[in-house]
Amino acid sequence: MARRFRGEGHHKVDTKGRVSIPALFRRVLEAGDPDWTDGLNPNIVIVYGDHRRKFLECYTIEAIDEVDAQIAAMPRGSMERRMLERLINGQSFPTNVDETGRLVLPAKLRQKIGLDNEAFFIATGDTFQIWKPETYDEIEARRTEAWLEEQPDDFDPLSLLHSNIGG
Amino acid sequence: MARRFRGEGHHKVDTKGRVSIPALFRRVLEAGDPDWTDGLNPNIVIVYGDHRRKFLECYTIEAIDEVDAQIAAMPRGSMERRMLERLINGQSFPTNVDETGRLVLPAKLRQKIGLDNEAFFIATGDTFQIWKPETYDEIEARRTEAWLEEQPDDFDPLSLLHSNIGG
DNA sequence: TTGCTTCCCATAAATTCCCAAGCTATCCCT
DNA sequence: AGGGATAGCTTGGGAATTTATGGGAAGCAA
Repeated sequence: MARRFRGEGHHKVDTKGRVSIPALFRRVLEAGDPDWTDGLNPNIVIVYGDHRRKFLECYTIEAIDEVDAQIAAMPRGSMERRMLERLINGQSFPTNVDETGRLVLPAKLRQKIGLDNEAFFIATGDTFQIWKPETYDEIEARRTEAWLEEQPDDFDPLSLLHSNIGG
Repeated sequence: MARRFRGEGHHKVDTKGRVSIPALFRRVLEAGDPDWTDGLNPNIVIVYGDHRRKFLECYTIEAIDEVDAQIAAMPRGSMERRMLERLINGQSFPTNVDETGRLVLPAKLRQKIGLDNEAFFIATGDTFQIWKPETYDEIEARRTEAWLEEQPDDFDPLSLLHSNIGG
């Protein structure tokens, strides 16, 4: 299994759309870019998807290559392939980390997810997502919270795995 | 079954967040890191979880890999998987033991569990936990209290001995 | 021109690296 | 068995780097 993103964090977004990437994520981006060598800035692909998607999903080169390969393996002309090409190939933006470890998000992308002066980063395995903090809180955290409320007070998330053992 | 953590202990936390790991735990961390060889510093993953969790849970690489694999095996998009990705991938921090056997806990993690100048370590099988000593005592005390509540009003602790005689 | 984008430079705070001292438990040799 | 030598554990301190963030000016494009 390739190196995985872990962790979360809030970072300032300046008027130019520049935002620091959590340092730990940078190490994974570097490791996931075949062209990267010490001193270079890793390349990355940001998938923004359709208008309903309220966050940006960031892929390492290796991760997006894998996705592309899977799409390429689908029957040409099938609806599924068409859609994926549209959403993954079309609605994405290749860029790279800059000298100081920042990402520059074009105005278009910032507007799409309503990003203004702060961004929330969260790891999701082999990608990480960028949210407007308020949106995240409203949509995701609320959902998580509601779900957690239903769990016992000393709930251990890992208990979910047990039911899956051997399954 | 992999080597298990055993025991407990208190250690100083300095202003930089550095804290010694109980020496016995280090042997387990080393054994549980596939990349480790003599002379290297073992990698580990600290899961801090949601805001209600008042301790840090430390995993060996092997242990966390196993968890990741199980999560990856769950249906994409299911609530359980989402939650686990959020709590395990998102709310965790990969790091490694340093040259002198210490862990460096970032300010964010220390604040989350209220850690100031001392930490309490306790083994929990294939992971170990780090607590602010007072919090641990309180929770344990409360648990004891809760248990006492269930006993008859005139409960005498010594009565416990009786049921144990000859046992 | 009016906005974006790119580059280059700057700085304060946080984090890592390097080195060290006081102890304790162990080992080895006489 | 005694005594010194060795090794590992815990805890500190200062210096060197890395991060996170901001600003100005040159380059482009509508």
